[in-house]
Amino acid sequence: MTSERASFRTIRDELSRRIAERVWLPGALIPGEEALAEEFGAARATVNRALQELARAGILERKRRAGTRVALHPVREARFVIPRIRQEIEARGSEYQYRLLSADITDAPEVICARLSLLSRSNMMHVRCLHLADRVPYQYEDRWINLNTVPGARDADFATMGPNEWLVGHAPFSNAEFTFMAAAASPDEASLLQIREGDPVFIGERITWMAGEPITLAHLVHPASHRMVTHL
Amino acid sequence: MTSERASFRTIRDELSRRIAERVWLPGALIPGEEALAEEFGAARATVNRALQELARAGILERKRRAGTRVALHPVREARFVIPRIRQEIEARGSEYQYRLLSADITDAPEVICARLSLLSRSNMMHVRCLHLADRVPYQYEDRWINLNTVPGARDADFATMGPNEWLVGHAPFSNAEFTFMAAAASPDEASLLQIREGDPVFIGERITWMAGEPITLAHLVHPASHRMVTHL
DNA sequence: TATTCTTATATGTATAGACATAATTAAGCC
DNA sequence: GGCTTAATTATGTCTATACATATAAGAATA
Repeated sequence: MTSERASFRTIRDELSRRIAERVWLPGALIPGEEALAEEFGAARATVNRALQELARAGILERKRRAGTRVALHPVREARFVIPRIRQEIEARGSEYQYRLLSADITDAPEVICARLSLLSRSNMMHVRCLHLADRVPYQYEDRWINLNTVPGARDADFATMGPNEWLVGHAPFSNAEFTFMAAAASPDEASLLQIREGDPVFIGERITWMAGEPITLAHLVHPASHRMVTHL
Repeated sequence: MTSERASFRTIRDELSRRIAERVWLPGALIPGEEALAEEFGAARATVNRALQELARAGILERKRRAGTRVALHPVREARFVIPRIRQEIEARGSEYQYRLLSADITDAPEVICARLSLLSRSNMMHVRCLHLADRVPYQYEDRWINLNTVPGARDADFATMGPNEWLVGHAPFSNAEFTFMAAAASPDEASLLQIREGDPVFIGERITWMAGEPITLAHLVHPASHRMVTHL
């Protein structure tokens, strides 16, 4: 049929085409690996790789013994890169600037502990800072760092380096939760971002863990002009 | 060393651990597949699979002949599921309701054509509708559908089914671009979402293409209470 | 009928061996 | 030196084979 030489890419794309063009309808059972291998003149392992990729992409659903079927509710996923603010700004050709507002070791308030699922009021590093692009406020960062899991943060110098940049080099994470939302700027946020109180802001919140232990909570506030773009 | 039986999972996790625990530092060259295969008592193909997964996750960077090294700037990516609004609302145990506001066939304004990279003012279907959760406005949708690429939309009945639901079943897409931002509610948006004009809203914009041809532009407006959450 | 056990089967994974491909390094040449 | 070309090498992919594992479906049982 397909006169191309067998390759998992060729096979993957051809199967993908059949699904997109509705040759195989959602929910339908598609031929088994053995049959496809014969059709494409390839080894079963090659077909398997193609099928696994499509399954990972959410286009197919596979179950042992039951076979492979076209996903009924194709849960399409998109990826977005976790921004590293300096690179993000410099990649646009803008000048990056960083300004530390405060850095204190203190007991975290209830709200913060609750967000991090911490029972006791742990000792934490609280950092507030501002990131600017071409001398214009780009992001206000309000961050809590768990000193129990990242004791090194106690002696870190956040005057020259943002907490994110420091953490990337000193505290890897295994899990993260991202929340995005819109809100009205508080008086503090407004004055820092040079906007008016009540103006809309784009907020990203990020919590990271290492092996179940919370590392940090970052509350990142952007002016409404901010765009978060991603492709599929 | 690791007394476990070889498996690409075991190997992947062990390598991942070495990177997380900084046994191998960012930028460092790690042993070749052959060497790792010997260390783990596995075949090279098995090690290859483990390494490829880590490379796909952005933890490793691989180059032919040059070898594999720990990513210097681990471009961590997070995935988010492209929400299907009915399922999203019903999954929370809320009642989903849909209300069509308007559906017209018209020439798209310049702004819309520009967003879709269309030169001429194409004939388009313009649909405006509202999605409610437990009788409270959840999302206002303002959508343009390219009738040149999806002629079937001309006869679709958007009174009972939202355009997204219809498109999922009738127009697959190969590419998509997502933009998220915060903005102030326009008078129209405010009255539809039952909020005040100027209140912050969370906006998602989605453009989809099939084989290079633009299919649709969706402008989705949520009240500020909306949260977009994703995990890594 | 309902429950448990058995079996058949499609996918999941591992392996050794082979060849393909990209990219670095070294050799040859002007 | 600076250029082109060839050799080297680590990763990329394919194959044939084998065995593992989940599970649907049928058989046996209560």
